[in-house]
Amino acid sequence: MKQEKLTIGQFSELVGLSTYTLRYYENEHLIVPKRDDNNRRFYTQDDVKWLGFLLHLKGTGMTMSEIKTYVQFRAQGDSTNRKRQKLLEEVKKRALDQIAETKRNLEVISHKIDWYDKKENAVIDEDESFENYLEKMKNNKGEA
Amino acid sequence: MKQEKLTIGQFSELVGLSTYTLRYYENEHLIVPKRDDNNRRFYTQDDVKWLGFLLHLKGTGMTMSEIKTYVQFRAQGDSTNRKRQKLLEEVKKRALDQIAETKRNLEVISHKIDWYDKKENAVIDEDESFENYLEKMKNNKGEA
DNA sequence: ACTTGACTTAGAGTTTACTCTAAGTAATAG
DNA sequence: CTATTACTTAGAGTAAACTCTAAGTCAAGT
Repeated sequence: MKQEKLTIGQFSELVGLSTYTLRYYENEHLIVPKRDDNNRRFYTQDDVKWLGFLLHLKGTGMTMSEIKTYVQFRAQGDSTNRKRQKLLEEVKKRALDQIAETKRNLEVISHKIDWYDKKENAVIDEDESFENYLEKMKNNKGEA
Repeated sequence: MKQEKLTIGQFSELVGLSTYTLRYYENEHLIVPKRDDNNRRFYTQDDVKWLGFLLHLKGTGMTMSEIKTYVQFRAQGDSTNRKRQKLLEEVKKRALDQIAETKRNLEVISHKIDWYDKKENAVIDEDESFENYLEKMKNNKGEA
């Protein structure tokens, strides 16, 4: 049931990007489909795979500009494998750092959520400031 | 050593936001410092605390607009505690979902990084496609 | 014939969150 | 006296990543 060639409309549906965006990406050389006899774009299974990967790249916070760099390396063949790997490693590191930071921020937010609960139920003193509460919680790490 | 009142310049230094940004935030009612006799802004320890928390909110992906909503609730006093809590819970959920998705994307990227390694060292066949390799890895989850 | 979907170039519009400039005023420190 | 720092309004500029419109062409399907 998998078709060899997809029109831009079909491909758009399949991958969840508008035709506008696909042409925009093409302008940016991120994905360049072949053309048929009437100059119409057609997308192949390779394009499906590549776009899937591209979305994974985007999903880790890689910018268009970085993806362009990756695409350029790709066009230069296997000799750029190390460069591509390095680029991905940087992106991975950045994403992990970003996750770690978000988690640190989430900890504070989570404590604030708890704090609202405790205020609600008068578990903590009416005058207890969140900052004070937060300090206590940080010191209590790992305990009951 | 902690000063009671900070000028916008001192506060800017302390919190790492430009004076432009601070005035912009003030315009948006995100943080509204008091004024001295000469109509100059001064920031107190409370402002320092609030901005710290605001940055935690930002750091979990909360938009300006959502923070505005939170600020409005805050201005209405304790009666809005539940609303604020709910808002934070939504933000938390979204952030955790976002982290989970990024991690899924990172898995693919990590496999690609490994794949470059193995290509480099001829551990996998020259003609092995990444998609194929990725499938294998996914099926091997949990195994050696 | 007509609708549909594709094509082109070129450029305008959108969103978020700043970032900066202009132009003029005012208080404080050296 | 002058440099620094702050104040105001109003609006322009920036960056990223789209998103859409205009205006006209073209080929295939019903």
